[in-house]
Amino acid sequence: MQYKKKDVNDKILEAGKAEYLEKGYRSGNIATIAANAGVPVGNLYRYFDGKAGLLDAIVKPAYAEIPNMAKELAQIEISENVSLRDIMNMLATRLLQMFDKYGQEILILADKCASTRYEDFTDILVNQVSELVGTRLFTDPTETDKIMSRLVAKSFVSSLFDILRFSLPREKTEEMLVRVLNYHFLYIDSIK
Amino acid sequence: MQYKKKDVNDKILEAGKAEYLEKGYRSGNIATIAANAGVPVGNLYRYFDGKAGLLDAIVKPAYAEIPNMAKELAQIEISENVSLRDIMNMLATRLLQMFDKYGQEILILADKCASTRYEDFTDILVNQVSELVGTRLFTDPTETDKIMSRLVAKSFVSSLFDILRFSLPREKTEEMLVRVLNYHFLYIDSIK
Amino acid sequence: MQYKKKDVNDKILEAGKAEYLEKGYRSGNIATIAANAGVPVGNLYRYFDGKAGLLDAIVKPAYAEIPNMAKELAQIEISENVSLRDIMNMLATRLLQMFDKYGQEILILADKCASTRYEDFTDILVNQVSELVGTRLFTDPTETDKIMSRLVAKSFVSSLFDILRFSLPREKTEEMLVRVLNYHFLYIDSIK
Amino acid sequence: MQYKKKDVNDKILEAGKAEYLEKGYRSGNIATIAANAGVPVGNLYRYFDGKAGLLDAIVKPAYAEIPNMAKELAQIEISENVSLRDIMNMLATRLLQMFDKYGQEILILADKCASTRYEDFTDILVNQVSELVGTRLFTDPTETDKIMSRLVAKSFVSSLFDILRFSLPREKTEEMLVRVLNYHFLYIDSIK
DNA sequence: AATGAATGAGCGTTCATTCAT
DNA sequence: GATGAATGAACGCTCATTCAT
Repeated sequence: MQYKKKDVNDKILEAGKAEYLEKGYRSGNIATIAANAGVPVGNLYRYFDGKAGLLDAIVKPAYAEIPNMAKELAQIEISENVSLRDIMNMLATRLLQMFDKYGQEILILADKCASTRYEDFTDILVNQVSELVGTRLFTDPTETDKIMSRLVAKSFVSSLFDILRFSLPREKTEEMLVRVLNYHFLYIDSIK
Repeated sequence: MQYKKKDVNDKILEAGKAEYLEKGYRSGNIATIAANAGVPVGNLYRYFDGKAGLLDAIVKPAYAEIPNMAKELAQIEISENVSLRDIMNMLATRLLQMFDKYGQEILILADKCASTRYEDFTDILVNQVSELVGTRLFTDPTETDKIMSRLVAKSFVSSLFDILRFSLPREKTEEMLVRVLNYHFLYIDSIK
Repeated sequence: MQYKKKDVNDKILEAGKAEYLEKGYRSGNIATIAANAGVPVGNLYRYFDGKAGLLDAIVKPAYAEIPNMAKELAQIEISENVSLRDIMNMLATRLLQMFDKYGQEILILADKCASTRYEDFTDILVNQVSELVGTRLFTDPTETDKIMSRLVAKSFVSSLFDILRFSLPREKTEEMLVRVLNYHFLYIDSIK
Repeated sequence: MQYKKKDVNDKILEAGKAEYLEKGYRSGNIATIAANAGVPVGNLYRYFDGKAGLLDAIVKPAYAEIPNMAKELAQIEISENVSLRDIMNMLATRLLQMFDKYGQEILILADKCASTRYEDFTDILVNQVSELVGTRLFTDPTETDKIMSRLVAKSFVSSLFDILRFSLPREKTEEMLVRVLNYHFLYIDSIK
């Protein structure tokens, strides 16, 4: 027999994801998670290192992918003759891969991690996209130009999260992705 | 002298808004609010019905405007020869008026009311805008068309909230509004 | 009215001293302390910073006197023509002053502070006395000489604590002190 | 094969002794004991009746020797022409035998059994020695005489425990014993 | 009416003990 | 008989709310 039973581990993980997704980290209740996992509180602590440790177990792998994505984006950025929409397409495709692996986890990271070390997740993502957008659109951006870049980035990233929230089948998700890319970046030059 | 002093009432309201805006309803602290208002906790309870009652007092008026806006939007919707961008312009202008009156309140309603009866505020707003967008763009919408309408609506509404968050001077806010309207709706037909 | 009522403060302090003295810090129970003080748990936390903070409030002042005593002892040590018994007499007199102020507190420090930052109290005291004894008795101490110095120091210090435990009236305590000093140091040369 | 294996039994006993000696009964951890014994927790409960039962198994034999020692001491006491130092020498020799058999156990009994039924061990020992000392030194003891007898007894007994704590080789332990006996009882008459 | 001390339910966590395999 | 996962009572602590003054 294994030292830790995988199904118990998974049940807690699932219950934790559900709870954090519904209530957020701070308002999430460990007793509720344990109850929904069909496990007594004490046992949950054999599998995870408390409330924070359970969050770690849930979102850390997804959060850890950010630096990798950043590196990839930085490399794409170099070649000048790639359109913003193309870059965003690559970013979106990259995110789609993450979605397959970390769907719920990303949604928790998106806006359920207030007052944790993960609370900057969306900000970091938006910052990177915003940087990309700003550099491509404006050579000498005004204050409102900068804000505009941020709004576009935020809108785009939020839309990606929203697609995820619908839990569509793979091909519909891809279709949505294309439409969202077109919506946000096909006529992006018009915001100048 | 009245039984309840207006300035005390207002100080609590201000401190409450600041606290709920910064920490969110759930994580907001009544003692902190009272302290920042320069009022003893006990007295706060004389002016407002506890943590939930204070939230009511802060956001209810803004929340109550939704049905009014809905009515107005419904009336605009009737005349066919108005473009989506124009409708959204009217909506945005209407929201701008609300912003003048209820800036902070709307930001609290936007995403600081998790696990309260106001948590559906953004959803309701997005639903109405989504309805408008969907009706205008699609005559016989598919599933992804509907989702697309929602995403557009969500993006737009979120962008409006974001503009608000920057607390820009009036004329810059109006400039941003125009740019955001153009960004979201000038080429909206392309998403079909 | 004061912000913190002194009698409540004192009741908690007394209940805390009694509990820590009886059960030790680790086994002492906050709910019991609160109950014995006639105060609800929550209120205890308005007066003291939790279990550890209450211990601090109880023993810190007494613990803080150690460096002062060390300095005084160091000064006495200089003059060669003072007998060990005389030095110990001064030490004991100094301790007697502390006893008047911090009777129970010293008994808590003596052996009820395991796994706290105060757990070295007796050790520090014994070390200082041991150093004094060792220097005076042996010029080139063997291993057993060193151990002997420690045993004498430990015995003496423990005896002082024991006197304290009897809670005798002042003059009897002083009598005991003289007898204990004679017992431990009058024929101390015989241990060489 | 027996139902209970002696080596398993012994390993738990050893781990238990080490844990209780290091942390004390209350703070000692059953899981740690089981882990250090290389035995699953569940099995520990087959060999011993829980935390308290394990303590019983460890210290009961040593604790049970007290009445025997008391009887022996009572017999020695009768003959008038034996000096206190000689009696104590016998006592110490007797204790040394116990040390050989129950070294660690006695150290656990000495001051690691707070809030157990064994917490009076040192007290009982000190009482008996104190009785002996008091009877020999004082014919009509005052209150302070009695206390003095107790302090001497406590000092002596504690010193014996301390010698034990150093875990010296046998001959050094014996040397320490002689020195401690001289220190405590050679000039004991002077305390009158 | 104003004050802030009092209140206690509820939280996250630990760990001696039990029990299914 | 052996195993270690399961169990849940109890702990220290927080904080929205109440209440005596």
